[in-house]
Amino acid sequence: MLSHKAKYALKALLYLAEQDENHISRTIEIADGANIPKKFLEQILLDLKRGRFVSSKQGKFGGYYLIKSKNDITLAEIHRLFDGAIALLPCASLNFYEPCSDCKTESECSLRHGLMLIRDKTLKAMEGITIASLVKK
Amino acid sequence: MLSHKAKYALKALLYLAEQDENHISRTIEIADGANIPKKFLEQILLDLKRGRFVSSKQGKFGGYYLIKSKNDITLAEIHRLFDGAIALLPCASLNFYEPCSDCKTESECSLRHGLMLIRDKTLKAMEGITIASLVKK
DNA sequence: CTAAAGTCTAGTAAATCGATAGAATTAATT
DNA sequence: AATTAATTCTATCGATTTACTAGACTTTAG
Repeated sequence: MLSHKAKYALKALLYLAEQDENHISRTIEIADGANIPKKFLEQILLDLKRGRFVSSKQGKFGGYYLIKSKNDITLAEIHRLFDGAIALLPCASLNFYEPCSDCKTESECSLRHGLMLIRDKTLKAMEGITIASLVKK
Repeated sequence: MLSHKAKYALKALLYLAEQDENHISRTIEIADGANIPKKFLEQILLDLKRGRFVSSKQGKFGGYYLIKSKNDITLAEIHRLFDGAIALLPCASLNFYEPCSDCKTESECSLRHGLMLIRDKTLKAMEGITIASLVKK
């Protein structure tokens, strides 16, 4: 399941993607538009900024705007940024790999192979969902 | 990601599936064999019993055994029993459906459709992973 | 200078997770 | 009937995570 953070991030990106080119959106505007608690959204937007999905303009008349094409922002990326690994166990993860602590035969747990199959299919599916694909419903 | 409970459940089922027909396994035997904390495993085995995957014999010389074919126990079922919904949001879930609280247009959030596509693919993949498929590595 | 915006650092209440403890129950053997 | 060895049930616990909230600070336009 997605965390609220990841869900809100997707909704915020969706909101930004729906705005006119060159429009700058204030946090409160996004919060109201996408029904997200404002102070919580502030943190999320900062995370999205650190992840290079959006950028911001400070000071009066400042706000946020997309810096990555809505066609290039995938569900997989947002999941990884906010909720971490896509695989079901760390030992089956590409980006968050860690060996199992409870597997006797080191580096080869009984579940790993099967879970890597799942990861591949889920990842492929999640890379197919972009902000653009969500906008045009 | 899978919880430890779900991971341990899979390992315990795997252990049971590898035993001879009619063999009854004590908790401590499974715990040692699959490297699972014994008291924690007790709870997990009770959950698996309530889920009709295993049954037990009480008293001396008691223990646990599979009552469902290892070909019919899927990763999807175990995920649902221990970790709940497979979908990324409740509004996209088949078995754990709940409407979004933060979506203005009731029953139709912007993410739902895309997340249902993911759910379908992930579910299909997870239904393809059985205990039997994990045993023969 | 001031208003209005983003930025940063804490804190917090509630829930969840990963166990552990111990008493109760059941069943086979002596 | 007593003993032993197993499951079953209920409760608790510490640590972590989650979903926020608060407030001070910084930046910028006018």
